[in-house]
Amino acid sequence: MENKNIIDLLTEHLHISEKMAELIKQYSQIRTIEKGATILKEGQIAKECFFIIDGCMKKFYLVDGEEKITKFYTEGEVITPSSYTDKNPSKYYISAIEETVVSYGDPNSENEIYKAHPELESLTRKLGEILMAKTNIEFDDRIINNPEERYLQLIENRPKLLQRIPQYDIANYLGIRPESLSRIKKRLTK
Amino acid sequence: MENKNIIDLLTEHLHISEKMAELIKQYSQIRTIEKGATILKEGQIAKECFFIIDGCMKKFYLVDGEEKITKFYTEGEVITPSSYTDKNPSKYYISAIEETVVSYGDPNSENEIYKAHPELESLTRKLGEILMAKTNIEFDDRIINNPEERYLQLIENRPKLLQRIPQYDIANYLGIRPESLSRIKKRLTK
DNA sequence: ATCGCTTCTTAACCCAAGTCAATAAGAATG
DNA sequence: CATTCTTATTGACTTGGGTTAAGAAGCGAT
Repeated sequence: MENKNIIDLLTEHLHISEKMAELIKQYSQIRTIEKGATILKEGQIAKECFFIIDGCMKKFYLVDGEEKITKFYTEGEVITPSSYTDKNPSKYYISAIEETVVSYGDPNSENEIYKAHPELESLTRKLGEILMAKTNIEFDDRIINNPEERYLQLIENRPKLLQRIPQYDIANYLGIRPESLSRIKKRLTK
Repeated sequence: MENKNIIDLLTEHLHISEKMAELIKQYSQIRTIEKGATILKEGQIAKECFFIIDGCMKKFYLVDGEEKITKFYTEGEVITPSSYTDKNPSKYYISAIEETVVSYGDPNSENEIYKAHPELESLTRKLGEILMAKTNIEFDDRIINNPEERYLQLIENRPKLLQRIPQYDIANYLGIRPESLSRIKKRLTK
């Protein structure tokens, strides 16, 4: 399970010097979240932010007892809950779809690291901008395309996701019921 | 048309000291955008950001010749096109629904002002956070609620918008056709 | 293997939105 | 005030997703 590592994942997004790599390795705190575990609930204020090393998590709202999934997080993605930043109660949940290995940070350790090594700040800021741009594209996609189009894009852009995540979670993410996803797949085979 | 002013609009969001108010008044550049004018097109890189003093603008994508409106901006709202920040070609358009009075800024004047008065930076950062939180709520709303529910919320939260914006733009924003909005209204009168 | 549990598919029926077309109501122009 | 253009509504019909319920397939545990 621990064959993947932070540095490789980060270098997919941006260049990282030897020194930086050493720093990151030195400071990173790792832990494993078991399958199905919920790390943030509605009403709570997140005390940690996460970087996914291996596994998969989902962000969802609970409306009339129904999950509404708005995002999947996989290897190399960062989870910074809005409540971690603004200290207001969270409106959504975050839980693990698979057993997930994460590197995590809290405000205290963040401050400590940045004080000791201010050169890390520009790196995280850059990463933040890159991921923010990706998030915006995903949101726009949701508005512009219908479920069938979005399913086809998922096949294109994140084929691995379809293998590892149950159909009902995929359907939920697409904004439809599992039955409808079945019908879409049937339609597409023709 | 020029009876509204920046300071009053800003104080609706956050507290502004006398000194700050003077600074803002002194530096603000104002201009009027005529009804129907497009200030940002797909492929362009925005050279300015805007603060709406009076009027209304819309942000939309053009997909197969069809507009897809994702946001209305009205008095007191800030428009910071993503291309203004990241210098990548814009994927969307921004145009005026009504004749609109704006205060505007560009990177040069921004830098100049912040150099002269660094105390303004924390104010704009705070405003940015507040508006980002609002934007996220609007996006979530779009995912969680259906068109009828979103129309009812519009009546609740932005009643003035319905009076001043044509039905077909409202329908577009709700993600449906004008005919469907007509039917929703008819359904609701019962 | 078998039992139970979860996940996925299929079918029948309903309903909301899309489409197309016609009409009505307003606004702007001459 | 008549004409034209734009905007809003209505009706008939199609389409795609929701709902309910039933079965099929996959998988783990004993």
